[in-house]
Amino acid sequence: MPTQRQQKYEKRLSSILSAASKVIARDGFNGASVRDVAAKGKIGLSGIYYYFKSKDEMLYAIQQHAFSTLVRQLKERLKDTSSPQHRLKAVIDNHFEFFVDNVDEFTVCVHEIESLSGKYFKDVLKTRQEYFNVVRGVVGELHHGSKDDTDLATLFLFGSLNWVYMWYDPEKNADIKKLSHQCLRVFLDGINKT
Amino acid sequence: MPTQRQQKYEKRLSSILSAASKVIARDGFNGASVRDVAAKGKIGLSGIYYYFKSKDEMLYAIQQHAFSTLVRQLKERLKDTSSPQHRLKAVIDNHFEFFVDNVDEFTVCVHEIESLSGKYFKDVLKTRQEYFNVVRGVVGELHHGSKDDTDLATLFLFGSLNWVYMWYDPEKNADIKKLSHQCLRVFLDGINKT
Amino acid sequence: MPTQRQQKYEKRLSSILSAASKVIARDGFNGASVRDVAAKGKIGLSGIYYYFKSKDEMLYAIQQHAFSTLVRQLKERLKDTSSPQHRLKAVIDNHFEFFVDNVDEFTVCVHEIESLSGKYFKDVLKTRQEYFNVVRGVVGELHHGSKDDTDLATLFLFGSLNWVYMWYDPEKNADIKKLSHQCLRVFLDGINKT
Amino acid sequence: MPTQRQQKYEKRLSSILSAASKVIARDGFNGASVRDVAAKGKIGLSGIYYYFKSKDEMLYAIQQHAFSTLVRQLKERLKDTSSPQHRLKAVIDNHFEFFVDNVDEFTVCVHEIESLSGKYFKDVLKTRQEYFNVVRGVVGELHHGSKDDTDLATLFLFGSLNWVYMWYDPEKNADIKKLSHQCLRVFLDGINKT
DNA sequence: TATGAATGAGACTTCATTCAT
DNA sequence: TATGAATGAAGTCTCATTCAT
Repeated sequence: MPTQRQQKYEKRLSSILSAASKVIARDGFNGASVRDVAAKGKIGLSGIYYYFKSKDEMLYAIQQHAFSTLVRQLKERLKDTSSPQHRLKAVIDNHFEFFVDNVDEFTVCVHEIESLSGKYFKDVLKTRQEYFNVVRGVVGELHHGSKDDTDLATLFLFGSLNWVYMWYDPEKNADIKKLSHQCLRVFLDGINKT
Repeated sequence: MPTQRQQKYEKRLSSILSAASKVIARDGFNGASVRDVAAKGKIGLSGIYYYFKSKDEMLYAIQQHAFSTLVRQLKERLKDTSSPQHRLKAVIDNHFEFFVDNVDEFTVCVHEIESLSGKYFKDVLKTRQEYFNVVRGVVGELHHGSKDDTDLATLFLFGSLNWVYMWYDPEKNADIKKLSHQCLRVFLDGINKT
Repeated sequence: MPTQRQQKYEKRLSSILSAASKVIARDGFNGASVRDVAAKGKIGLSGIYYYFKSKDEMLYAIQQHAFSTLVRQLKERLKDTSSPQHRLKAVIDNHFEFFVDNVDEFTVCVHEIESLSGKYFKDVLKTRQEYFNVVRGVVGELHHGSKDDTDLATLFLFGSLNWVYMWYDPEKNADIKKLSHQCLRVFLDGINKT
Repeated sequence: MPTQRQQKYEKRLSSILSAASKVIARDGFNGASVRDVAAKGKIGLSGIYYYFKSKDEMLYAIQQHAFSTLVRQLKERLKDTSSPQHRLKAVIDNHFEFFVDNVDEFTVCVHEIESLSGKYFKDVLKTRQEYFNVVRGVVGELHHGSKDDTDLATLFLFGSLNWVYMWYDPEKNADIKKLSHQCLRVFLDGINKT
């Protein structure tokens, strides 16, 4: 049972993380200043350092949280889905829905993967690899071909899924389901006319 | 006929651009310092400013040159290709081959699109849009569906093509033709069995 | 008769002072952070401020306590000693023994004299001067020469005595009595052969 | 033959070092800010970093230069002096004269020995040890006793010599020769009457 | 054509200290 | 008696850029 103090702490921390995601998504990790994050998070510059040891640790927290959520939710979805096609649909839906619900965190995850280093990088890498493996498993259920070819197919899928943050426009692409659906169509059947 | 002086100038300039691409690809635009570029390009720090008005202009030069080349070469390839399938193959081959031959420039183009602003950004944007339109045209020749759906299919294709810089490993993916071929397969026929 | 509460207070206070001495001796007064002291003293950062108004006051407490002890113990020793040579021996023994028993406090006293200012500095200065005067008196009993020369001799003696914290090695100089004895020899008879 | 540019560079550098010595002697290494040094040296804050990689390197430059000078000048003096007593006098004169001519550098050397670390510390240590060995040699010519006892006598001498920065008053101790002479008296013959 | 010297702005981070609890 | 949370000031250092040469 979390104390009131702990609850307040968690709230503040996640509000800072949210501010950080917004600023980093907009300016890039190197372009974002801790000052800006602090301002957006309504906390003093030095107050940030009560919650994080360093700017790097902040980025780490954002990425690790996002990727964990992504993989956890995907596993949940796959649990009750058996048809390979529906399983691929689950992968795509899950990815795009996470994106739409967490545009900033998603952007930070995709665009700032290499901004981490050392232990932070390795830690996140592990989670990312877990995510990759789950998705690759689903692709493998559908895809004929060598192990290498399936790997490639999975990477192409990830490209399509991740690149979304570069062009997505909430007004133009309001219907996220349509977006998911089209992606599924392309990867299931290709774009060749009949 | 370029004078000897002009030739020397061009050589130096492109050697600096090459150094800049390398450094920016590695450290990101914000993370790369003009000092590092100067060192890598074997020129004094202030020497850089004889060739470029600013760091931004340097990035602009890299991107504009790369995208122009990309689109020019694609048009060249498409000129003599009429089958829609072969035309899509030309798109994919062209993109991946440019990537392999210019890993650093490619990386800078894909990863630092938003690092430019103002006139520089708009200028590059125009070239990028030209490239997009050509590719979209090719996709449209193959793809059934609404205009919006074809746009989406094109964006998914670009995702797969651009994302390559994140995972490409010259040893593991030595055979670039295989890579192109697999991509074509996925986008033509999908990954669904049978 | 001190209450239990008072006793507990005193204990905690002196434990903090001991931690502070250790940290300040190691890192210097400016280099030592209150945070480090708190950690070493097993108390929360803000807990420190229940016992001290400021970091300066902490340093003051260490120095004042050390110098008072030094002078008090010296006076005690001199009370029953009348031969000038034995009195000088008492001075040297007292100084070195205090050092060995309180390496950190001693180091802080010698190295951070100038880190205090204002009232704190003046207060400690008074005690230091008292100590100096007592020692100068003993030197004067032995030393021929003008008042100025005796002052100088005393300062040279203090140099030898204080400098010990820079080179003392508990393993190499285990026999503190030998150390005292040699110092006495040098200052009584010099190092000239015959 | 140094170019004009080199000469100007050297001049500026040594003017900065002089400013740094002054500020560090006054405030301690940790207490001195690079800003203060820059102001005193009439250069912009960031200009300092054209001459030094770091604050540490600045301290290193001061210490290494001072100790090298000290040992070089001592060797020079000893070259033409053969009587052990005169050689000790040379040691003391040399040390005190260097002090009077370079109060700030001397203070920084004595008080901030431990402020260096790593390679910088080791480098200076080597020079300090060379100095110690030369002095120890001179003491050994005069002193009866075991190797350890001679070491101790040398350390006591260094204490007296180094401590001078704590009490020296240019007005009160105007006659530096007298100061040297008294020190020699004490260490040659001791302070015992008769 | 290129460099050495310098700068002002701003980066991340740590500090001593406070205050409500 | 002690702590968790926060702050403003200040610290060291790096940056893109300039200008005389």
